Parts: sequence; C-alpha cells; structure tokens
Amino acid sequence: MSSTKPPMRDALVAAAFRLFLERGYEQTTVDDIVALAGVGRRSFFRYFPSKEDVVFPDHERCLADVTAFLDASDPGCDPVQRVCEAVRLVLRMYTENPTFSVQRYRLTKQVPGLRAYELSVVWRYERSFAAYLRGRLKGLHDGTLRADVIAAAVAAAHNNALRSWLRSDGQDDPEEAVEHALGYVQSSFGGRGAPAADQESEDVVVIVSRRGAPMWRVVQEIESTLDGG
Amino acid sequence: MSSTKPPMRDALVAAAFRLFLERGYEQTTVDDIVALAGVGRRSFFRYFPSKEDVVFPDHERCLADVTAFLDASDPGCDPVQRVCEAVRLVLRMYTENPTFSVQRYRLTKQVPGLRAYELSVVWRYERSFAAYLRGRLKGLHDGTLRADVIAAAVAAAHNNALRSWLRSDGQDDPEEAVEHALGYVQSSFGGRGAPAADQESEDVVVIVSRRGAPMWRVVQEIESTLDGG
DNA sequence: CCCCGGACAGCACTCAGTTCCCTCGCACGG
DNA sequence: CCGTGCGAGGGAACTGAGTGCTGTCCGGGG
Repeated sequence: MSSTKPPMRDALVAAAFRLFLERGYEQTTVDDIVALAGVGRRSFFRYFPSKEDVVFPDHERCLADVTAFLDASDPGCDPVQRVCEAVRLVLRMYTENPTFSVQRYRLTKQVPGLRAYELSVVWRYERSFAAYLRGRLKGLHDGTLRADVIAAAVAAAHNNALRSWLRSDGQDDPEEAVEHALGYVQSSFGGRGAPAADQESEDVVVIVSRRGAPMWRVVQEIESTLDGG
Repeated sequence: MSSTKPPMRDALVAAAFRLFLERGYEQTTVDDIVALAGVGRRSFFRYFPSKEDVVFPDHERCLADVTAFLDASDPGCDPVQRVCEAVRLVLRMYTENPTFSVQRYRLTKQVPGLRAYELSVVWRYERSFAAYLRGRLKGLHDGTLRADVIAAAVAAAHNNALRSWLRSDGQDDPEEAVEHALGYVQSSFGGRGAPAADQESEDVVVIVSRRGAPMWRVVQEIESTLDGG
C-alpha cells in the first residue's frame, strides 16, 4: 500500500484514523493510538509534534513543494497565473487520496480544534503565495496590498471549490471546479489573465486600460473583449 | 477607563498582560495570573474559556456587533460596500486602544499559538462577511464563490492596512490606510464601487459595465470615470 | 429564620506535550 | 571476537491547561 520509507509513521496515521472515525477525535487519546499501533507513546511525538498533526500528515511536504515551485518561477511569467498553478499542487494533494480527504473533511468539520489547526495550515499556503507575489509586484503601486489581496482571493477560490468537492463525497470533478473558480479570480485581477472561457453566462465584463492611453485604444480594447466573450 | 461591569474580568486581563510583557506568554502560567490578580484559578476559566482568550478579550463582542450590523442591512444597499463598512467596525475596535493593540500585536507576532488563535478569530469575521454576501448574491451566477472571494479580499485588505498600522506603533493613520485598501478591493470587484479618490497616482483604471449595454453607455461610463480621476 | 441561587475558592482528575534515562540493535575499528 | 559508539525506540516522571465536583460566602425572598 503505502511507501516503505517510514512504516511507523504510516502505522500511527492508520491507527489514529481508525479510532477517530470509530469514537471521535476528542474521545481518542494519544495513549489509545499508540496502544493500537503497538508503539511507545514517545514515538508518536517523534513523528508528529502534536496530536493535531496526525490528521494532516502530508501538508508539511506539500507546503515545501509549493514554496519550491514558486521559487523556481520564470521571472517573466504572469505572477497571478503562477500562483494559480501553485494552488493546483495543493488540490492534487487532496485528490490523490479522495477517501482519506473526505474522511478528514468530516472530522475537521466537527472538531473546532481541528478547524483551527487546518486554518493555520491554509494560512501558511496563503503566506507563501503572498510572499511570492510581493516579490513580483515590488515597486508597483500598492504592491504588497495587491499581493496580499490576490493571495487571499486565490486561496478563497481554491477553498470554495475544494470544499464543494469534499461535500460531494468526491463525486464532482474537482479540477473543473477549481479551474472555474480561478478563472473568476483571474478575471477580477487579471494581469494578462484571459477572460476565462467558462464565463459566457456572466453578465459583467471587466476592462483594464492604461490611463493616458488614447481613447481610440480604449474603445478598441473594449470591442475586442466584447467580441471575444 | 474601562466600564464598571466586570471588575474581575478586567483585573485578569490586566494581570495577564503585565506578566506576558514581563516574562512572555509561554513563561506565564494561569496560576501566575490568578495569583497576581488575587483570585481563584477556577475563576479565570469562568471568564475565559482558554488561556489564549485573555489576549483577545473583546473580539467576541466585536464579532457579534459585526454580525448584527450586517443582519440589519438595507436590502437595497450595495453588499460590497456594506461589508466594507462592517470591516471598519473591526478596525475601530483596534484603534480604540492603540497601546493595547500594539502590545498584543508584538505578542502574537512572537508566539505561534497566539497567531493560530488570532487566525481563527479573523476567520470568523470573514465567515460572517461571506455569509452575508452569500445571502445577497444568491441567485447570481457563482454567487457563493464570489461571496467567499470578496469576503477574503476585504479581510485581507483590512489585515494589510491594520498590520502596517500596528507595525508603525500606532503612528500612521489607520483609517486612511484601510480606506485606501478597501478602495482597491472595491475597484476590483466593484458593484457600483466608486473609483476611490486616492487612486490619482494609479496608472490603470478599471471599468465595469453590464454586458449588453449599448456602446454609447459604455463610452459615457469611461469618460466620466476618466474625468473624475 | 431558613432557604435558594449565583459568584467564587480550591481540590482532584485527565490528558497533551516534554524531559530524562534506559535498552536494543547495528555498524564500526581494534 | 569484543568493546564502543550511536541512533531508534521504550517508558517513567513531570509540567501545565482545562474540567468536574464540592464547599463556602452572600444577598434577597419566603
């Protein structure tokens, strides 16, 4: 089943989830988990700094992946699009284990402590996005403000699509939903963001133009955008 | 200074902050706090469900204010503007006690546990915004998605302005910074959002128009926006 | 006068997380 | 073949947050 790298770590995750699903998160003590896994209590805290961490065993690695992905960006690429690509890495991590993700979702929905923990995890992704955008938008007017707002918008769009997929018990197509949500964000902030093909039923259109450009250019831009829609 | 309603609660907050600033949050136990305040340990947990809550003593009330404010909205008002007004209530709560807010900011910046807690508080504001926007945008295309994204953007703009004010030790003008940040968000998502007076040094202008409107109306809108800028 | 309900004190308990020390297995060089 | 060192794991004991329960004080109403 799982890889052969850390047998003990996986055993702890498996034991923990069995108990969490049977009797609930708060009704399960760390001693229960280590007893079922047949290991010492101390070993649990060697692999997971806290009881909550066992619920999100792969976020640490994914966060590192996202940060590395953004660090390796081509300096010429569209930063907003790049962040949108990064968020797809996060989605992939959820969709790799659909049943696990759905079980975890049900758990975090019920336990306030886990929701708070998940929040802090999501926040770290958002800060990674924002740090990258700040670097790319430095010098532009309101660079850090725009970086923070765009990072928050991308994260919110991702979460919206992810949660509706999780609520559907993994039935819906998560890629499609995230693509659609990111299209909305890109059309709102779009640098060169395309107007997103699936906006045909949208009733507003956003046009961005340099101030000072001649009016004929502005009108031309509008016409091409409307025609393309 | 503070109201005369709960003397014990205020005494606990005062004692807690004295110790937190002296020797740090994690180096201070609840027993230390209650000893300094001269009350029983059990009384602390009567007023604050957890040790972290004593650091954010007025957020619960503020969150209730925000929710009530949004619930009392005129159904005809611009929902995005309404949320922007709600976020000013949150800002006011910080600016009412500048020194307290700055001290708390320094504390939360250092202690990971407090950052996580603050995150969950901010998240509840955001969910309050999103719930209101979902109600107002219901039926529109992508209503819940737009509600979530706009709520996140407004919260991020507020946080950006708030944090830069807190970093300035309360020297900068927080109202102005938040106004500016909200102007950016409104111009990105604007329903009828004004182009925000302080965007004069901005080099792009965003125009939103109903698809299907006659072209002369679109041009008229552009001209009036450019002239007003 | 007693009773009752709420605010508070204080003890005892659970459990998460940490510290310290022990054992076992395993490779290493002598 | 035998120390010797070392890293992974086991386990006891401790700290501190949070909870439950019991007892006490106090003010107001029978």
